[in-house]
Amino acid sequence: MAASVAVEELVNEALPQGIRTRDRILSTAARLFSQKGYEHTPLSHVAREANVSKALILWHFESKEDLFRAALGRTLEPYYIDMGDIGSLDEQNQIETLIDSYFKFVRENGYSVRFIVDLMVRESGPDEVMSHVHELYVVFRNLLAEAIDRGRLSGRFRPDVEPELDAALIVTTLDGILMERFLSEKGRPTTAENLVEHLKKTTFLRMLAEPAASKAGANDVL
Amino acid sequence: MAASVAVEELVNEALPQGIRTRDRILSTAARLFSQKGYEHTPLSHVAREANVSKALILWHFESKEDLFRAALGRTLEPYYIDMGDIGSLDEQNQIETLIDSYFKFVRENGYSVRFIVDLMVRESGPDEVMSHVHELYVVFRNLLAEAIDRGRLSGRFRPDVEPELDAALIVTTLDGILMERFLSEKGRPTTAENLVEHLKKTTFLRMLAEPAASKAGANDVL
DNA sequence: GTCTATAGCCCGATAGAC
DNA sequence: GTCTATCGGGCTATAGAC
Repeated sequence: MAASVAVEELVNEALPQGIRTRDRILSTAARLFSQKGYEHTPLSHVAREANVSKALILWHFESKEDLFRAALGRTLEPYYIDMGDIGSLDEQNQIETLIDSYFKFVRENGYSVRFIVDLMVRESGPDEVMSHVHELYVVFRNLLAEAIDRGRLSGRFRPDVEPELDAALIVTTLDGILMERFLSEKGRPTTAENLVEHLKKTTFLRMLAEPAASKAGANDVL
Repeated sequence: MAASVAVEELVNEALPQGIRTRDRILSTAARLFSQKGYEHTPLSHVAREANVSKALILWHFESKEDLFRAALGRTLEPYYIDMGDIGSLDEQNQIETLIDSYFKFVRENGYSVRFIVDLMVRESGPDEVMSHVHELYVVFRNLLAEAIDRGRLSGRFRPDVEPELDAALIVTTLDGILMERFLSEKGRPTTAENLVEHLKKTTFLRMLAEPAASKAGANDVL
């Protein structure tokens, strides 16, 4: 689950003209579909923004839907989880790192995340894409669950944490925070950040084991 | 914020033909828009399902968008919060009741909830409707926050709970559970229920004050 | 590979008879 | 109020020149 994308951007000048044009069409389509949705993005619009004719698009791609699937593939390219050297952290920091990287990803990929959520809600995405998204979801949840379980076994977390359920609830809350961004008024910029911090705080308030020799009420104060 | 809908269904046979037809168009449109979305529901389809001609729809409603707004109004009718005699419960039960009623509502209004979420994600809903939804959201969050604050003041909850933030986080998690229903595989029927129960359990595990005379580690066991 | 031109379809909306 | 018939526009997709 380490970094595995990138590359490819730097070798463009070595590619034949046809491929470059195809590529420009693809990224233009990905951007426009993400911004305005499939229905509201006629081929003529993609053609204009990519500086090609409609007909050329349909020479490269069999149909508008074919272009759509190809663009979706491109949209999903950055969806990987970069965990770097997570192993060197204690369990609490592992979990915080996971939460932060989820949130960072959502923040930095607003358009395509909105695109994917739209497809989920309408159940209209190609199966391959939806199962890709679902797989990422499961991988992330399992990373969380494993970190929680390690914390439980090492005694840093309470013995009654339930790794699977707790991980699922954290992911679900993160999804809710993601949705919050779609509902909130425009004038409230940082609510999502506040919620993420509060999620972390309350999660550990509940999961961390009490210091062995503590007295009752030891954490009554903030 | 009490019950105020119903009625109206039983008096249909007393209405003139034109109104009944208009009504049939409206409910048919509401159903189809919810199921397949605005773009994928041509007037011809609504006409066929409602057993009228396209032209008749456009005699009753100025345009397709006008029909859409009217149908949205109908969709939103059941969106109210029925809190009945919540005052007679203790704070924990008040919160559980609020959570349950939120979840019960989304479970029973799948189509229209999906419809509204779709509009939110695409930011394409009429402003009036979106602000109506937002208002309900705020009302619900405030009910939660007030219950939490009462629990804090009465000493049943820990003194360091943060009513606004905790309420916002609970609502957000409920939104995430709602989204979960759109992503989950078909074969996993009750995950949402499990998550709601786990949300309640962990929320109170964290918010409830320890019994005054407890010793350290009193809740180490399940 | 890339273009212009256009065929062919579907949709929302209008006209007008009943 | 309800219908049939049709218009005008925008869209995907194809044909064919370069």
